[in-house]
Amino acid sequence: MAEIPAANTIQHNSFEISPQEIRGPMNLQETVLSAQTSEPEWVTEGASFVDVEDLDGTPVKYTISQVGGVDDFKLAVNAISYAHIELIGAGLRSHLNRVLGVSDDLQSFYDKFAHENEPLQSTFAHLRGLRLMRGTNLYESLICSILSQNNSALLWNRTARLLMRLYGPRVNFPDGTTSFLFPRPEAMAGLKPRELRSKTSMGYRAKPVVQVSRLVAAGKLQLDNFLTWPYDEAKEALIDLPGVGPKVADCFLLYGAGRLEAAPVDVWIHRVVTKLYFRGRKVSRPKTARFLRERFGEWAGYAQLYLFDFARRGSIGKATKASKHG
DNA sequence: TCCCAGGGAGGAT
DNA sequence: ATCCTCCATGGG
Repeated sequence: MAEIPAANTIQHNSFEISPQEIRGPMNLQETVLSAQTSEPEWVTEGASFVDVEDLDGTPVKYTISQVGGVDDFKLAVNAISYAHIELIGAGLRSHLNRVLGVSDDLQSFYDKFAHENEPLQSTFAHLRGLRLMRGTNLYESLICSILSQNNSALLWNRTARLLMRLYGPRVNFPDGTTSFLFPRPEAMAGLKPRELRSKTSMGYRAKPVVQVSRLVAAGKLQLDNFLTWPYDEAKEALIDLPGVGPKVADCFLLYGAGRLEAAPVDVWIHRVVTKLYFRGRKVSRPKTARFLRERFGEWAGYAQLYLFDFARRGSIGKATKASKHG
């Protein structure tokens, strides 16, 4: 029987993040809901978002919402934890700063590509304040990136949540709620792919998921290497992993490891880049990736993020049978 | 029933 | 290098 804490032990820890702490505009809704991250999307609760994190061994559940506009705002954070605010406040702040990319100098990004012959600038007005979300756990990011291949965001998010509930550490909060963190690699390494497949509907991705988990659990794959290795070297090593190709590798590097020079090329990016930058001429995916990195450099990841949203909004549209057959 | 989903692996050309 | 085809599973 779990202990029910007395109500007066509940710690409601509120604080704000001010515009002075953020470089340039911020649009929290666009940022969270742009279907980017390599980890399950935050839960929407009214105008707020809810997330659960393990901060150095201390589980914290928090809500975050934006008050005000894109340029004149504050971010309101309310944390629930058994730990006192003095213990987790600073950790949660730095966590959010990293996850939300508050130190990315968005205005300089806009200024740098504001010229007339740059198609990307047409997205800046509408997407102003859209920031690139980083993952919080390299293993989780890599597994989720593998789950996302040839899958919909809806389905891989559902599968990831299921993995958490089935194999992840259970954490309790003083408000009486329970959550599950993402499984540790050791918990996944012992599974049989067929068993995993039947329980989570992840299909053929179960095999590489288990294989990668075993490598991490055995210490044969050090994921923090990808934070510092040169881009080309990191990508090569990732592609050697089962279930990891060029797109998943770049996804992990960008969203998981926060490598802004990575630009994942999926069907949507391939379409939009082909149309906007190559006049519809056939260009391979590897060439598309190289093009993005050469044109946008340290902002390649951001360019990809803005182009992705632009494409998904219907400005480009799906390939139809008519267009496929000429 | 069909096509598609933020692709990857293995093979043939 | 570039182009097939198959791969599990669920949604529209």
